[in-house]
Parts: sequence; structure tokens; C-alpha cells
Amino acid sequence: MEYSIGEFSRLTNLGIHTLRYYEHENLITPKRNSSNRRCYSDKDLAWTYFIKRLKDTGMPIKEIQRYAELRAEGSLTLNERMEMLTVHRESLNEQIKVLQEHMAKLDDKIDFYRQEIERTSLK
Amino acid sequence: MEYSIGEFSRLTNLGIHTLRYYEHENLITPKRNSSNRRCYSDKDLAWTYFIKRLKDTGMPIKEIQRYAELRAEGSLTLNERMEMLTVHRESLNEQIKVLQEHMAKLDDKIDFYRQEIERTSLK
DNA sequence: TCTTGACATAGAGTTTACTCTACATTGTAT
DNA sequence: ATACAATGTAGAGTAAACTCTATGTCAAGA
Repeated sequence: MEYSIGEFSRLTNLGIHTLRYYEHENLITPKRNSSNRRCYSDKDLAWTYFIKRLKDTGMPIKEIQRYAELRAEGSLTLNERMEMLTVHRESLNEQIKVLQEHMAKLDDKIDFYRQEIERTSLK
Repeated sequence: MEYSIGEFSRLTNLGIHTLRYYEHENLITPKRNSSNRRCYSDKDLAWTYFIKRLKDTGMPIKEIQRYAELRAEGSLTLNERMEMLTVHRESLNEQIKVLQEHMAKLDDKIDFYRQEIERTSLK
């Protein structure tokens, strides 16, 4: 299947402006039809979902750009891409750990509030 | 103990400019000495650590501002503050869940790469 | 044919959270 | 007494990631 930018925007939940911006940054590079309109493919769709995953896990655009470059160069860059993902996996692991620690402290604080409210009978 | 802005900056790992900015935004409001220099207290220190925790878990400055307002109003706002923290706790829980899902998908992708590299003997 | 709506580009504007600059004061070591 | 380092204020500048505006093109329906 092929999609216009409008359809693709709905499918991916990315604004039209954002899609053009991503193209400008060489992240998503759809084909063009005879009248120069963007034609997004299913491959673009899968790739866009992956980009969203990288973004949602805190990878900056610059780094995704680098990954996109490697991807465009083909299978000779498989090693390097895997290396990037492995490093990113580590940062993600760390993020989760830190958030879990914060969660524990937050729970302590909430407990403290609960006791304080109890104690001062503001319940 | 009381600290100058320089000392406090070292203690908290927040730049001097950032501390002044936080004060401007009514997040941290140290006393002043006779010559108008900021005097941070240990209470400010504990409060700053907590602000950092809220920030690191994705709470925007605006919301921390609101929390700070309530805090300044005293114990009558304990309920409302606890409510804010409880809501934030939920978002944090959700964040962790989403990141864990991303992690699983990332692991799949890395596995795929590993196989692909193996298969094409680019190892 | 005319108009409308989706699309095109280039470039300006926005938001968040700092970060820095310019310039004036003040406390401290020599 | 003087230099110099830390601090003060006000306001400008920065970076990232969008988001919007102005203006123009083009295919399809009334």
C-alpha cells in the first residue's frame, strides 16, 4: 500500500508538519509521485513506528539521524546499527532503574503525607 | 547550616544561573542576608533534591511551581499536595511500563540483527 | 470553467528549560 | 587601599523539536 501525507499522518499520529520536518532531517524519506506528492510505503510505516520507539525511549533526533544514515547504506552497516541499539538498550535499562528508584522515594513521601494528614486530622 | 549560591550550586549540581532561574520561577526561595546575598538553608537543600526528583520523573516546571505554591501555603494544602503526588505516581508507573515494553521490542530487534549478521556471515 | 481541498516549499515562530552576557556591588586577601 | 573573586539584576541568547504562516500548484467535483 501507498499513502499520501495526510493518510500517513493519521496512521502514525504524527502531524503533517512533523512528517515534513522529519523528511527535512532525513529520517523518513518517502518516494514522490508524478506530481511531486509524497508516497509513503508500508516499509516507511514500519520504519516510522521504530523511529517513534527510539524517540519515546529518549534517543535524540541527531542520533536517530545517524541510525537512518546507516540504514540507508544497507546491510554492510548491520554491525554498527546493532552496536547503537545495544548501547541504547543499556541507557534504557538505566532509565528504568532510576525511575524505579524515584518511584520508591515518591511512595515514601506519599506515605509521609498520609500519616501527616492522619495525625493532624485533616482527613 | 547556610550556604551561598556558589556552595549551594556545588551541593546540588545545579548551575548558579539555574538556581537564580528557579528562584525567578518561585521554585526555590532562599532568604537574603544583609547585603542581599542569597542564604540557602538545609531545608532549601532537601526541597531542591525533591524538585530534582520531580523533574527527573518528567514533571514540568509549571506543575512543580504549583506544588511549590501549595507548599508555601502550609499544612492546609497537605491533601492537595498528596493528590498531586498520587497522580504523578500513576504517570511514573505508566512511564516505567511503557519503557519496559520498548525494552522488550528493542531486544527483539537486537536479536534480529544478531541473526541477520550471523546469516550473512558479516560477523 | 471555477472553486475547493490536499499538497508543495521556504522560512518564521513557539515552547521549555535553561545558559549566558553586561554591568554594578560587595567581601576578602594582600 | 586596592585588586579580585563572588554575587547581584535585567535581559538576551541557545538548543531541541516541533508548529505554523505565506504563498503557490494541481487534480477533481459542482
